[in-house]
Amino acid sequence: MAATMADVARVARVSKKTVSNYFNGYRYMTADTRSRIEAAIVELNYKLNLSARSLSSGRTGTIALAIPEIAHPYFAELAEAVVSAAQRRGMSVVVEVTAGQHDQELSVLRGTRGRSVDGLIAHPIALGASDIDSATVDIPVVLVGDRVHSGPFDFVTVANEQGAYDMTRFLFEHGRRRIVALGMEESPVPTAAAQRFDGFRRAHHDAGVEMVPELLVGPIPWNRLSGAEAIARAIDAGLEFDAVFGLNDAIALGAMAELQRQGLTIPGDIAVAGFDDVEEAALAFPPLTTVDSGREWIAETAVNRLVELIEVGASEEVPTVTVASHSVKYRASV
Amino acid sequence: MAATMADVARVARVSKKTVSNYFNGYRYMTADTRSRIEAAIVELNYKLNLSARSLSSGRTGTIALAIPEIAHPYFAELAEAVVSAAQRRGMSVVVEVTAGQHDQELSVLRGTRGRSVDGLIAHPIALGASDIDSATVDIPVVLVGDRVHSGPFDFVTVANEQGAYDMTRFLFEHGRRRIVALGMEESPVPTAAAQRFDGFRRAHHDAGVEMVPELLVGPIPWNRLSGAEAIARAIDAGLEFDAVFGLNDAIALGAMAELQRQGLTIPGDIAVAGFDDVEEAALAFPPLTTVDSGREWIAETAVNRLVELIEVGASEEVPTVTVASHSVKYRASV
DNA sequence: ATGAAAGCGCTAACAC
DNA sequence: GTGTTAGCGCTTTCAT
Repeated sequence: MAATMADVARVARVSKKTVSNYFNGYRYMTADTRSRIEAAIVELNYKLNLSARSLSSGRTGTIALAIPEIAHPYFAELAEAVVSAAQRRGMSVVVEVTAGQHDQELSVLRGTRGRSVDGLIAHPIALGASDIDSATVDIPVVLVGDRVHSGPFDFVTVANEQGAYDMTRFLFEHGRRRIVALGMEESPVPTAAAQRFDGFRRAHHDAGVEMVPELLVGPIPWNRLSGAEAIARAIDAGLEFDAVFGLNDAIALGAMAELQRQGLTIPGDIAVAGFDDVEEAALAFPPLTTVDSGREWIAETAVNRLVELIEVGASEEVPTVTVASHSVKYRASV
Repeated sequence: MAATMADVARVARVSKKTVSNYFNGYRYMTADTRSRIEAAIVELNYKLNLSARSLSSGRTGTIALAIPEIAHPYFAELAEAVVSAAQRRGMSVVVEVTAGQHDQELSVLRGTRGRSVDGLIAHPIALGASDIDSATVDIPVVLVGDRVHSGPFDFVTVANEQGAYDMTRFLFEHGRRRIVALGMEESPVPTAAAQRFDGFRRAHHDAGVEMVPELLVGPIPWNRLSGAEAIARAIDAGLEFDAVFGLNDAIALGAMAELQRQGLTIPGDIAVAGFDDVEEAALAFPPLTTVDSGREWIAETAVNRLVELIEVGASEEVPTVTVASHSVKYRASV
């Protein structure tokens, strides 16, 4: 039978309350009391029963992270950052995989799934603004990701438009003028692809550079293979270009590999740039110039904000929308 | 104030016990009772309090997964598989990141960290057999990974030696004789690198093919960049070879990219093979021949075994050691 | 600075 | 099939 707090109290010759104080960081306690408690804990190999604590306190010390998948560099790195940030605040993270399914994302937001947790960080990709408006959940929620929703939740998002703008200008500054945009999408819905493409377009406009329609490639899946295939098609079609901007790193990496396969040098013949700064970008050859979209910062901000909401209780304030700071990571591919 | 089970019982005009039965899938219940309960649940927007259930039942419905990192293709895919398998069994997963640190891996095994969970799946990489022997934990544990330990825990492991053996033979069958082994390590400790190299060596022996010492490269970090660098050095050194066996996919992928950069064709000039079958292997160009090390199967087996241990209670039986089935995924790189 | 007692909301015997 | 009762192990007033 596992020891209970009452056992510890008995062995330490104090009351249960004092032992509870010990575990909750109560400051005023004689050194003697403290050490008797510690001795008792060791002697009995006592472990706090967190279910009981949760029942009693109404807190679980756990938050949920709902993402479409784990085995995708961006989400894996995001998850890692969230887990670290949560760990620093003394919280555990249960990971829920939604597979990007509308119904699963919705049920997570509705709290139908998942264990009892104190709060939720979700990265929806299939939910429309109306779904989010309609979602009612009884715990604090912070949304993370690409789209800006108008819903009732706090939001921490990527500077898609500005990041793409900065990168495009950066390419201009390096003398590039005919840039292939790989993975673009024109859509009224502010998807990441649409927002990034908006930035690309605005940079052209501001710099007075014409966009070449043939060089605008998309929509295509945002993975390495389609990046490689798309750039191969561009070459086959005899298009002339001096740079490739992959709207995420996977596309850029795939394109870069294909360009090299075809005997082109980077950045000698063609400059290549990506977006996200996944870990592999820095390890590629040549290291990929990309936009650091602030994954770490997003994770940390989302966790901090969530903990704040949990601690003060969901306030009536208008939800905050935070845009992560971003930066161009200049590496040898440009 | 959130509704409790007593409220539901009152509204449905039944006892608490009956409502509890409803939530626990008790089969014998009149349709009328059932529907009254369901109506009450909806009316009150009632949610089961999992903390209370845990306290009362001694079960949390959650397992912990302790891995060195999430943002690594292999672990990300493993984590995803574990989460899916657990989901299928109605369990949630809290992910603990140990950073491959000895003390963190130990504290996870000792239950010092982490929330209260029903069981633990851990993939230690820094722990020796003695650490594992000494670890005592009060919940069921299933260990997963590369090394075979003698500890008191169940183990689900990768067929490192046999997988490497099969792949090496496969390369022989395709006429390759001078195979670069990238990432090998000779070590008394049965690390993945050592085990895979053992298989490589045994295949040579069985086939009566001499191993060429210059072609045995390692230890090197198991990532893409070091794969690329290592094969570049081999070429610079003027070594002759007709195949490259990267002891994991990252190395193989890096090497493959570098070979192509240098103008070699794959598999025309050089065959390339990897190990692990991470998702990207199939998406590479050309698609990478690799050993499917059974990640999905490992995850599923570990979860099933853990749930079994949780349900029957840690039995006194000798811990089982299970080796995942593996297979050579034949793709265009050979 | 420490103690006593009353729940938190559920499950599990056992009765009916 | 359904109801009664007694905890599970903690936190939290309220005393002292």
